Amino acid sequence: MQPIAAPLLQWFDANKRLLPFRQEPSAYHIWVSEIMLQQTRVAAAIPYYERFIAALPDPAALAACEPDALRKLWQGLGYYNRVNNMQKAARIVCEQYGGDLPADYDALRSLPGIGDYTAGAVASIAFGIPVPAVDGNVLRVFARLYNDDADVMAPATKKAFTVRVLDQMPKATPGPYNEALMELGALVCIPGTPHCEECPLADLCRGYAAGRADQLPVKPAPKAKGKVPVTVALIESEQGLLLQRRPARGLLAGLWQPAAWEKALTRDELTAALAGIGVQAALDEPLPPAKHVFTHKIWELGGWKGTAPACALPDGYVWAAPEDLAEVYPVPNAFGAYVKAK
DNA sequence: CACGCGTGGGG
DNA sequence: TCCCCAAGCGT
Repeated sequence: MQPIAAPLLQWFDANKRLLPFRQEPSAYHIWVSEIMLQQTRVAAAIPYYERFIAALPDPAALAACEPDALRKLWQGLGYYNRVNNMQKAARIVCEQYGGDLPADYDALRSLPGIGDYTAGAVASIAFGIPVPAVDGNVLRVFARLYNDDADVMAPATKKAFTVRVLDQMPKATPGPYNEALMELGALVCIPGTPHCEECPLADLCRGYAAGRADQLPVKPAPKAKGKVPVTVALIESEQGLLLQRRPARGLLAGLWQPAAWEKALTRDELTAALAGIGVQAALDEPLPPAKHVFTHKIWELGGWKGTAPACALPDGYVWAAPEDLAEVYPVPNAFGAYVKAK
């Protein structure tokens, strides 16, 4: 394979987007943006990034943030464990590195939530350290460039591609090189039907030469998602909406939701379940059926809307007034059919 | 290595 | 409408 760096970097200079985290690319800014961008589109992450940096401008502020306030900043972005890990990492940064991210790949890689990709991105983009940052974009670009049919989801393939990425890297400008590969993947070498006619690497691309760039990269067939019934009780008292906190681990960990059970309950069973937490509810109106598709399962939501007298609640339950629902309690968008918490 | 873990936009 | 996903990480 001929060197790709020169045409790639020239294209990047002329075509890179002016993204907020490229304005003042401190290590903290790059870190926050890279965590947000994991499995997330740039357009979706930008407003979250702006708000997050304004509220928590440095690792010390992140380390000290109250958990519910932190999750509220992340509400709607998904993969909530990312922000929990980021706070753990911020505390380590404050305790062990004086409040600044370490300019060292292995030290970055050891922090919670920072894997091979993010360590490489922060090290190369923020610190100019010549290490690769291989994400889904880079895997797609290289699968096409080398006309390689290997399953890009397999860890072994990622390792082999990482060697090629490092071989091609101009050691003086690792950050722009890594960013340029990702930007090319995001703008030109896109999934499905790539824009090969405007690609700066088309002359070198073996997949293009073979006329099969649109068939790459190869990924395994997706697995079927299981369907899970969820019965929701949307209960209002004069003190607000009944919310419960989800378990600290697993799906939507630690977030708040209207009282709900991951099984199909009849109206009478739901009334009894609510009585079990001290809530004497009148269930007046069925909720419209709704569906929420996660990466690995599908919630089939239903239930009842009703009212109840305000009462004392067990730990992990609250009556949430409208302003607290909007500003205090992070509620996942999985319940968006019934609750608007933004 | 395989799986759990969110969400909203585009074809 | 449905299906594809998008700058991955932890276990």
